[in-house]
Amino acid sequence: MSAPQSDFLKILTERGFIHQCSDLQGLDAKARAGELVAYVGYDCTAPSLHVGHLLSIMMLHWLQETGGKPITLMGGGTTQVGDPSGRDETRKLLTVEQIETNKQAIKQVFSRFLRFGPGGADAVMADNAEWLTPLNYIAFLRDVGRHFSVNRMLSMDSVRLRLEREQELSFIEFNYMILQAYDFVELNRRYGCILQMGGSDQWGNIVNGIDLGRRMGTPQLYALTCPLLTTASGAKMGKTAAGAVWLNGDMLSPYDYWQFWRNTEDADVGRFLKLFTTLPMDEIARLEALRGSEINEAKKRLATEATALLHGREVAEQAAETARKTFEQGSLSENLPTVAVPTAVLETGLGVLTAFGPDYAKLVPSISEARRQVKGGGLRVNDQPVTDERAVLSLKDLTAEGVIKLSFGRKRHVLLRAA
RNA sequence: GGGGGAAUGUCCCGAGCGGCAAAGGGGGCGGACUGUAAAUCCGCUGGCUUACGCCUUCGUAGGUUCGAGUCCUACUUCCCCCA
Repeated sequence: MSAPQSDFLKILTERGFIHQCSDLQGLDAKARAGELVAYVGYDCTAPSLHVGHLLSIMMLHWLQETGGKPITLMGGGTTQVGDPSGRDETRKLLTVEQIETNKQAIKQVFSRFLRFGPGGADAVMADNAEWLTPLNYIAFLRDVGRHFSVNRMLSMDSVRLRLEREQELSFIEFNYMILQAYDFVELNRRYGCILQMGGSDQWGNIVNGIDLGRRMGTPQLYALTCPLLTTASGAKMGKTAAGAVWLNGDMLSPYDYWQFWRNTEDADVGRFLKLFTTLPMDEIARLEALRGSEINEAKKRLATEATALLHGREVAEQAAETARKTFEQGSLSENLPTVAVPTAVLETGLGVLTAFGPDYAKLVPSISEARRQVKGGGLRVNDQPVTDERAVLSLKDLTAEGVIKLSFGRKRHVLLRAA
């Protein structure tokens, strides 16, 4: 297969976004011929997207950069049904209210990566609740359902795996692929969208959309998937101590987001720079070639660039500076997460365990956990290890800056400030 | 409809002759080593308490017992076989 000619596919290829494509040459021709309209669908199962979704968002970003029109499709309708792809068990059905709340919370993040507006090349936000909710069951069965063969549906991975493992697959989930296929057709009719992108687990669903389009008379549609995101050591990516790596700032602070990227494994740095930053390829090649401890420079660059895309340049620089002071100088940074403690409490004396626990710094989830961590040497106050679990913090523990620095492990720090 | 099996520490898998805060993994967290990396080694992994200790946990609800994850009864859910 010859190398793609269109800017869009050239970039995606050299940056490692492409896992599978239904017809790379055909799509390449379309991309060169004129404005390419493509969409990615996002379920509203959580109140924020996470790093796993970032890959597909970046694909939309590059699409717009190269003159195409991106559509972000909110799954306001499909989330009510539940996608069985890649899941062992039926997910709990969310209430319509929860879905709506999640949808609103998720929406905001896209504007960081895409320009929305009424113009031709502006990005569009759609919501499949708009056309799925009013569907009439009988009419839908006759218009759309008749194009689906149950024999073939049973052979789709999402269904087959459940059946093979003898795990329950409810009828409602069985319908998911039909709805997603219909979305593709609907978006083609409304916006002339001819390409659906997504994670590799979406391949089956996307291809169904292409087939349905052919039967229902749309122009040729295309599928393009990106690889599943894992770290070089094989772990599924996107977890920190605190849980998932959320994109919404109120669920994961920009500082923690920066830290997440800073802690990338050596072997992943080059790959992640290509996928999650917009740095030019020759710059990435230079960074990626760094060896030994020099690769830390590349990791900092990765962290700052990735954070800048999501939270803005200024916030990213600030996170970088906070990290530099904390880790490289070992000095205090005012920008570490801060918790206010009433002065009266410090006058009386605050037990260390309590200070680290859920009532104050929230570095550990319980007093018992704090106790265990003292035994294991994991807690420090003003950089001094806590050895006595009965120790008490008071006003004289305040540093010159007027704070008490609490640390859990090497990496997590919180400042207590008298208030 | 009939017969059989299963649900364990709310991250997962999984042992458990009536004395169990409950074996063992995985995962996670902490420590050492490093470069805020990987690999490796060590420790921890229900809540509360300065401490003796107290409290809450084995699908749900009752019962037997000094004492129940372990025995009995009913219920719920899932699986298998027969119809």
